[in-house]
Amino acid sequence: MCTIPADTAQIIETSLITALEDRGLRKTTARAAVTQRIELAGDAFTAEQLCRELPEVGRATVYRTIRHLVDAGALCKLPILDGAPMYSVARVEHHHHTICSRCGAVGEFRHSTVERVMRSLEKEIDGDIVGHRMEIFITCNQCLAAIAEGESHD
Amino acid sequence: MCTIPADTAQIIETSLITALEDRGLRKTTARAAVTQRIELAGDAFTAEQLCRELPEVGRATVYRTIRHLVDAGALCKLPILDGAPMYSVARVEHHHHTICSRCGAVGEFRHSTVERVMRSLEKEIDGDIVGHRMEIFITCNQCLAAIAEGESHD
DNA sequence: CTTTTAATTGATATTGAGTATCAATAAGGA
DNA sequence: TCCTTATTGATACTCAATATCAATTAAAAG
Ligand SMILES: [Zn+2]
Ligand SMILES: [Zn+2]
Ligand SMILES: [Zn+2]
Ligand SMILES: [Zn+2]
Repeated sequence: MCTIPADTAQIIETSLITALEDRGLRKTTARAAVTQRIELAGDAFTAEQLCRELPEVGRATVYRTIRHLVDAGALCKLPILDGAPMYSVARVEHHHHTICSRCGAVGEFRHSTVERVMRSLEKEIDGDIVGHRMEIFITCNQCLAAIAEGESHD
Repeated sequence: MCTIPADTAQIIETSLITALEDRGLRKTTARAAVTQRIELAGDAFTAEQLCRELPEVGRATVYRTIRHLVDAGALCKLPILDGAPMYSVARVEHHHHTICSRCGAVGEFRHSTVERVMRSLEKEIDGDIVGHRMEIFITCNQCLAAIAEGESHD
C-alpha cells in the first residue's frame, strides 16, 4: 500500500542485498543467492518459482527473504486473483502496474494525472484515504505479435 | 476484471438467486441459503466466513456458489494481499472499491474522472488495455470515531 | 586469528484455502 | 408420478505459506 505521494518519483535502492543490509540484516550466502537471482532475471516471479530455481536455498529462507524485501519497499507484491502473488522489483517509489493477462508480464508506470485524480477523490469518499492501488490489465506487445502470428495458421 | 465502460452506471440484478437462475442454474435450498445469507448481512465476507455461518451447507457448495455468483458478475472478488479474498455484492456494473485497512469494510464507488483518466492512459501504455482495477484504502468513519474515542482513555 | 553471541538457516511438521472425487440426493420437466 | 440430470457434501487431496527448533554461520569483540 502507498500514501499519496508528491509528484516527483524517488528512485529506489538499486541493489537488493544492500536494501537488506540497510535494514540491519546480515549479508548471507542464501540472501545473496536470492537477491541475485531476482536481479538477474528481471521479470516478475512467484515465491514458488524462486524456490524451484534456487533448490540450494531452503524454501523458508526464500519466503523470508522475499518478505524482507517487500517490507523494505524493494519489491512489490502483486495480488493475483486466482493464484499466488507475484513479486516485481520496485524502481520508483510510488507507481502502479500493468499486468499482461496472457503472459503475466508486469510493468511499472507512474502518471501524474492518476495521482491528481486520487487527491481529488478525497472529497468524494467517506473516511480518510490512507493509500491506493491500481492495476491495468493489458495484452502486451509480445503477446499481440504472437496472436497475430498464430491467428493466420493455428 | 472489467473493460472500460461507458459512463452510465448499469444497475445490476438485485436478487442473487435470480442471478443464478438466469444462468440456467437450479434453485436449490443450499443456494438459497447462501444467497440469502449474503444479502441479509450486507457486508463483505470471505468464503470461510460463509462456511462457518452456514454449517448446514457443505463447504464445496459454498465455494461453488460463490464462484457462480462471481461469474455472473453479481459478486466482486477482492484480492487481499495477506489472506483470503473478500467478496462483496456488486451494485453497479463498473466500479472500484474502498477498503478500510482497519476493519475491512468494503465500499463501492464510481467516478467518471477515474474512467476518463483510464482512457487517456491508452496512449501512455504499451500494449492493449483490456481492463483495470483500483482500490482505495481508507480508515472508515466508524473506525475514525473508534480511534478518537479510544485515544482518550486507552 | 580465536572466541563469543546472536542471527540465520533449512528439514520437517503444520496450517489454511481451495479443489477433485464420486456415490447419494434433489430439481424440475415429461 | 417418474425419469433424467444437476447438485450436493463427506472425504481426500493439492498447493501456498508459516511455525518449529536444532545446527550453522555471520560478524563483533578480544
Ligand atoms: Zn511495482
Ligand atoms: Zn498512485
Ligand atoms: Zn464491487
Ligand atoms: Zn474503472
